[in-house]
Order: sequence, then C-alpha cells, then structure tokens
Amino acid sequence: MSIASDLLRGNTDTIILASLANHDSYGYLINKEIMAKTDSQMELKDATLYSAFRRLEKEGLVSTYWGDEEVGARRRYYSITDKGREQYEQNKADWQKAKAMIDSLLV
Amino acid sequence: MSIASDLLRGNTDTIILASLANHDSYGYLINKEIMAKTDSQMELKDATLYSAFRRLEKEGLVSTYWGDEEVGARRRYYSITDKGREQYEQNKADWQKAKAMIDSLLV
DNA sequence: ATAGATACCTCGCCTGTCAAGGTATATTTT
DNA sequence: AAAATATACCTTGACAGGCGAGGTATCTAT
Repeated sequence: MSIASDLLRGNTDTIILASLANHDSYGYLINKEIMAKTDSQMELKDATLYSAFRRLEKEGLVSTYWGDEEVGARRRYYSITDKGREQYEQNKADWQKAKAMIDSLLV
Repeated sequence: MSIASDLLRGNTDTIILASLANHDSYGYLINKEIMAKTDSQMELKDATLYSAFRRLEKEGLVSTYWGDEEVGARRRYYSITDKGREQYEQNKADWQKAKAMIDSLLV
C-alpha cells in the first residue's frame, strides 16, 4: 500500500458504506474492488476491514447474513441499512468539508 | 470543533509544517492561525499540538528556540528545517493522492 | 481581587490500524 | 498425489496519534 493509513483513517467506514450502497457485498470482495478501483494503491487490511464491520454492525449501519454458497468458502454478506445510508451521506459531507479545510491550510 | 479528528489525523504534522513554512512560530499562535483560517471549525488541541512538536523535533523536521520576550509568557519558537521542507512537499503530494483516491471511491 | 487571555507542559485513556496467527474449501501446478 | 495458490472468514495483542484533564506562570481588564 502506498497510501499512509493515517490519511485513510476516518474514511474506512465511509468507503465500506460506499461499496455497500451499490449492492450487498462481502469482505473479500469489497477489498478486491477497492484494490481494483485504486490500481492496488489502496488496500484495507483484513483485520482493519473486519473490525470496521463489527463497528458498523454495532452502530446499526449495516446488517449481515450468510450467503448460501453450495461450493467454495462461505461468505458473510453485508447490507447497508437506512441508517447506514443516512450516515453515509453525512460522512461524505464531512469529508468534503474536511478536505476543503485542509486544502486551505496547505498553501 | 466540528471536524472529526480522524479525518484530520495524518494531516496534523503537515498543517504545522505548512504554518512554519511561512515563518517561525510558536504553539499558541499556530493554533490561533488555524482557527482564524478555518473560522474556528478546526482546532488542534493543546496536547495534540505539543505531542506533534515532539515528534517533528525528534525527526529533525523542525528546530526550536526560546523567544526573548521581556514581558508576557515565554514562547518556544519553532523553525522548519530543510528536511522539514522536503517532508512538507512530500506530505502535500501524498495528500493530493490520497484525496483523489478517496474521492474516487465515494461515488 | 478576580477573571480571562496568553503561553507552556505531562499523564493516561481511547480508538483505529495492522502484523501475526489461525481455520476451511476449491483450483491449479508440479 | 502433493504442494501451492486463491478464496473466504476470524481473533489477539501491540502500537501510535488524539485529547481530556490536570498542572504552571505571566499579564491585562474589570
């Protein structure tokens, strides 16, 4: 990974919610999609991802269910809740604001 | 403060270096300037600021000296080093990159 | 006198990241 | 047939940065 994780911090949950806003997904796939979209420059580490899921679940922003794969490894799917969508919009707004503010300080 | 500190994290050092890139300064003033520039929406907490100074000093990115105030509270001034300027440019580049990447993920 | 602004500092908690370890199944290579 | 790789999940414990809470000292305004 070439992006310092401290620059990512605070956006992890939002990035996961963004992914789930399109369609239900599961950990492994979310990570693959992020890597694909960023040309492997950004990656959510396993442990980071799963601890984020626990957090999001606890806050009621996502719900979860096991996939019914009949072959291959089992998958735990995540689904964004209404509350999750609201939070996602809020997070995006916060990010826009933070971005503008940081930019204004780095002349 | 209205900006989540996790969105700020990773930029704290860069913001301080940005301030010092213009002119030598001291903790209290740096904070005041940040608040002025961001309409008090962003603030570096005392403890955050001073722990950042220790870090920057340790890494040789800033040097420090006591002001010669004859009245008022003493001031510890900080000066950015050449290495600090290099790091600052690097940090800004990293930020531009991270920003673009996060934006691309939040559709 | 008291309050508030200026100016510095430390200690210890909290939270998010992640290295390191683990489990299990399916496919591909040797 | 065995080994390697990919898929897919998980936990534990260490670490680092932010910051609440506490402290010190000086000057100014009420």
